[in-house]
Amino acid sequence: MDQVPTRHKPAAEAIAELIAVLVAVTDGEPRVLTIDRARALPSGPFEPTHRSLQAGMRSWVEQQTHHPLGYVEQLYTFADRDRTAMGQRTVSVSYLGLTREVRASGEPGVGWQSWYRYFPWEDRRGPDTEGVAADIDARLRAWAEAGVDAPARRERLRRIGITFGQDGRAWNEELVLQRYELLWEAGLVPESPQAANPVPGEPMTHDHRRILATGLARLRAKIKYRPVVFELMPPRFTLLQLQRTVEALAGRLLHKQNFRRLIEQQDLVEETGDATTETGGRPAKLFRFRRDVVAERAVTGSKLPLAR
Amino acid sequence: MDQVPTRHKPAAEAIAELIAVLVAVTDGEPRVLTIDRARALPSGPFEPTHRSLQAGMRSWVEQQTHHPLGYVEQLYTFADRDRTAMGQRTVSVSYLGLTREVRASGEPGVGWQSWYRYFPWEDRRGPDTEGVAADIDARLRAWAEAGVDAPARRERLRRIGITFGQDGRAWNEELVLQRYELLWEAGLVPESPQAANPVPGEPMTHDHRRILATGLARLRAKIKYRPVVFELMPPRFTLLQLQRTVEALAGRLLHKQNFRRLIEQQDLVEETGDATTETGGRPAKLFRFRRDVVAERAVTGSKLPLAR
DNA sequence: ACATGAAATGCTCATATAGAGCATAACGGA
DNA sequence: TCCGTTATGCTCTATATGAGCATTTCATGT
Repeated sequence: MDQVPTRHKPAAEAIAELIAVLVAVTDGEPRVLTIDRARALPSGPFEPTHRSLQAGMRSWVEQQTHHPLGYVEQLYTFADRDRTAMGQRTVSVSYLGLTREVRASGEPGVGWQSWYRYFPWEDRRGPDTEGVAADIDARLRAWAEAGVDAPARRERLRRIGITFGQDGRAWNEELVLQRYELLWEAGLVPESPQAANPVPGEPMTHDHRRILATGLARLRAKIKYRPVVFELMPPRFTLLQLQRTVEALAGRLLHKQNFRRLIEQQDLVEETGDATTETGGRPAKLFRFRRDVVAERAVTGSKLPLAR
Repeated sequence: MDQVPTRHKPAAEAIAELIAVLVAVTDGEPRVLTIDRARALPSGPFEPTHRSLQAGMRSWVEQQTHHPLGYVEQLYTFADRDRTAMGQRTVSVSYLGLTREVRASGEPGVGWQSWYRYFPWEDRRGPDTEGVAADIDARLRAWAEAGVDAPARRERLRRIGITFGQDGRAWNEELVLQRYELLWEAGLVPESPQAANPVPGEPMTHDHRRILATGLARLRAKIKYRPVVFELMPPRFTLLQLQRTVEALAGRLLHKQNFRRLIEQQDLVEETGDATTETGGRPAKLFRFRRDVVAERAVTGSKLPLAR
């Protein structure tokens, strides 16, 4: 009767790998922790001694970089088709972690890199940054022109328009992965099969740049509805420092007064009572994050027109 | 120099398992597709023949339930500590899928179950449903009283208050997983180690009920910012039918007029021109989902005070 | 033909939120 | 003391959200 089993075949074996996207923001630059001289993300196999996937990931980061890590969440899991050892598949489980940068790891090949080193087109702060986009856009259009038929060409142009915010559409900073994938398909990144004359931006080992893109996308989306930025801040900070951090992550400039209003009305911070003159100009009040408030209300915007 | 390797130990082996949470809404009831006579979710090992994790999952669902599945997204990956064959770990990758229920699978043990069968306390539609909550609440409080010391007891009460919306706090339908975990810790579900006199709600094999809870939580959160409900709707539907579907998922009643306004202002639907009298009362216009619109704007609420 | 019950729709009002700027305050340094 | 710079306060407008009241339009029973 209930003989539909959960498994009926001899279980195939696989290798589970753990990969970490560790993020920090220092001097207004978003950074990612890398090994192998900026070519790879910390990673290693999931082993029987690991108590959990996350514990295993923490262990590898610790071992490879000696860097402490705080807030961590799971990112995505995928089976890399390119890495198929005979009969065995590699299943990669990636994690996103947020910390504050600690200098002096001393490990060879380990370091913090600006993530815009890998995705220059994702930095839209400053007015001149549109130049990068214009160049990429031109080359993407050339790729679109090369589509097999008219509908295919139209579809390509539509995707370019949406992901890169052309044709009157607004730039959406969350579409990091979609943009990377579009460039990959267009053969404009070195790791693409039909790569030729790639756009600026360094590649990474295996699919690590893709995983990094996934991490950025997740983080850019998350800062909008969860107070995770504070994981990247020192204990005390000014509102402008907080703003600069968000801007670094989002890759966009924010309206100062409205940003303050947003932060203050949410009651996420409280004044320490001190101020700092280190920022130049009028001294800025120092704030601290109110963890207690976050624990209280499980912040989730309703968005549904509830009855009663 | 760059000898920090991605892997330096002989890779440990693991078994990768795929699990599917398949959801449909029929007759105003949210349902989940089960095998093993409502005790388990469709699942099976990831095999070398599978082209990708998702493809493998689709293959298992097809094989075990013969049910077609449409929209699919990855849910979560975890290593079940309880299922450790010697030296081997099981890594489970779960997926959430949305479809419309198709009758007559004919497979023994396979069927659609209301998900409130497993989580009765999650259904807050209708005024009398508070009774279930009151009972659970009383027993949770008893558990809180049994805390080792005063701070522990206070902390337990605080968690109960937040997750179950007590003490003046609002009920947050997204906290499905937190509520389940709280009940688990309190020993109020059969699968808990120190289970005794569990609350209503059927358990499932292994950690499948936990995975189901993860799926519900994700779906309840997602319907608020992505138009995924339409994956559950027939090609043509009335606004009330749409509302009932959302209510089924959210487990809460919505304000009718405001719901319409919300849907209509978002331009996600268009009139078919027809109407139906089958609903009783004044005939309702029939609508269809505008997939084209969704493709156009990669809907993501801004929430950041952008400059310019 | 007419009264009723059940929905479907239309609209209004008060209260938040979000987008853009103008104006003022408070320091360090020229 | 004047200036450049950054911090803060406030205002105004446009939109979105929460709650209801009022009409319309069918099917049915009398």
